[in-house]
Amino acid sequence: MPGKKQRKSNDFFRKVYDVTLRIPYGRVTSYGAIARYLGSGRSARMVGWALNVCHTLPRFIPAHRVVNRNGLLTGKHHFGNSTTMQQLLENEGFIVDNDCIQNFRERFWDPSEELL
DNA sequence: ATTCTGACAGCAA
DNA sequence: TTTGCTGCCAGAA
Repeated sequence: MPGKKQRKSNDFFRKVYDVTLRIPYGRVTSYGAIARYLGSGRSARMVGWALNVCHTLPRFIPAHRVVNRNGLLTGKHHFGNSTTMQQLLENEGFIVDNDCIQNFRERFWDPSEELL
């Protein structure tokens, strides 16, 4: 079995991507919410780290649907242009003002609830 | 091996 | 209320 270097971290990262991919169109969630859903309630920073390298993946990850707990686009700087994240969100019907998602609470999607 | 940093969040003052 | 420190864990230097 080749590629035996798999680690748990891979699993963690994969879960992050998996959850992110399940965020419904037009909804957003937070780093902390994902972390909690994964069982590591206080490793929100790792979620961000995972998303930071998600662009290296062959698969598209809707990372723009993940913001911090205030609905602030803290990761916008990690998209090609600083405006890319906001544009992607506005393209989904979000109203972004001053890097903050309006009606964040209504648009918030908690992976723990996962009631589609 | 050790130290620093990072797309956060919670809590203390 | 705002500010600042701490916890978390994986990578890079």
